[in-house]
Amino acid sequence: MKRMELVLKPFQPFDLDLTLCCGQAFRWEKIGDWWYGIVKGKPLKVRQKGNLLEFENTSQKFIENYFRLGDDLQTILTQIAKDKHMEKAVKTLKGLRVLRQDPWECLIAYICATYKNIPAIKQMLFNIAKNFGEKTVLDGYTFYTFPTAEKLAKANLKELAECGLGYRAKYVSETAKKVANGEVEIESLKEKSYEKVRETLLTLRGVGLKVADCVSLFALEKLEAFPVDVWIKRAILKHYANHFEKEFIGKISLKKSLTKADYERLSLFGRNYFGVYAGYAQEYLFHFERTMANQP
DNA sequence: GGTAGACCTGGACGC
DNA sequence: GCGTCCAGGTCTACC
Repeated sequence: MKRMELVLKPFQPFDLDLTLCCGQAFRWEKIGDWWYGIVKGKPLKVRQKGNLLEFENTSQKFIENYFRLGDDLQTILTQIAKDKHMEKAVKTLKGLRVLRQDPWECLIAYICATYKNIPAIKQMLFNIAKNFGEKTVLDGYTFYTFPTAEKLAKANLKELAECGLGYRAKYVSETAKKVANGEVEIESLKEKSYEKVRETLLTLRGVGLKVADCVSLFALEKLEAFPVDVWIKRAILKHYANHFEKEFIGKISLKKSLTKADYERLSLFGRNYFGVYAGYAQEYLFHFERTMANQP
């Protein structure tokens, strides 16, 4: 297997560990200093040494595309660092990039992610791949491809539930059927507007505003999407409460889940405040809140 | 249009 | 060992 390398330019900040650890993708695994992943049915590995990216079993084109190395991160970070808090997050997490994931796998991953923590999400996706995907081997390690929509559409609910999906099994099944029969053409959504993408994704069962925004951002090129989850809500309550009236802040801080109107209000704030790269701002806020918020 | 409550399941935590 | 709580929300019934 041929090892290839890519030298990152000085104006091309990238942090592989941060990018793969920040919770946007669930099927990467670090073994030694290599990250192993399986994307679009092909296993690959990648590692970073300073400004050098080494990779095997894939092409430079794939690496540049998947890790969005073409994004002008310097400019993006300058644009989203609108305040002291974001300046700190940007400085701490510089190099974190939004991935360009496979839309189908991303959609199912985020349907599964509802009301679950990250280790449980990883376990569910592993089970789905193991039970319905194809086995493949790289460096002696076994990996499983993510099953196609056609394959999952044929699975019965019991088989899906046995993957640990619980009530999500029916959502995955119905979504797989709609994608498999062409009712929803997930790949072609990349060409549509953010509003149209959202509207289409929301027709799928198990897809609410948050899941639609995650898929829009992580797989469908909508960098303006600003998903609001519990971590973003916490970050807003702590650092951006002054952008809302007290009654609204009091209301959402008391309640566990957001109403659609509450969600839209917070998400719209993110898009208006951070601009066209609100999705990047969301990732920096999210990861900073999860990992750094309680540190001095 | 808004709200409350249910929802699978597994891990963390306190006792 | 057992009970309780919580987790990257969404759906449904009801008002």
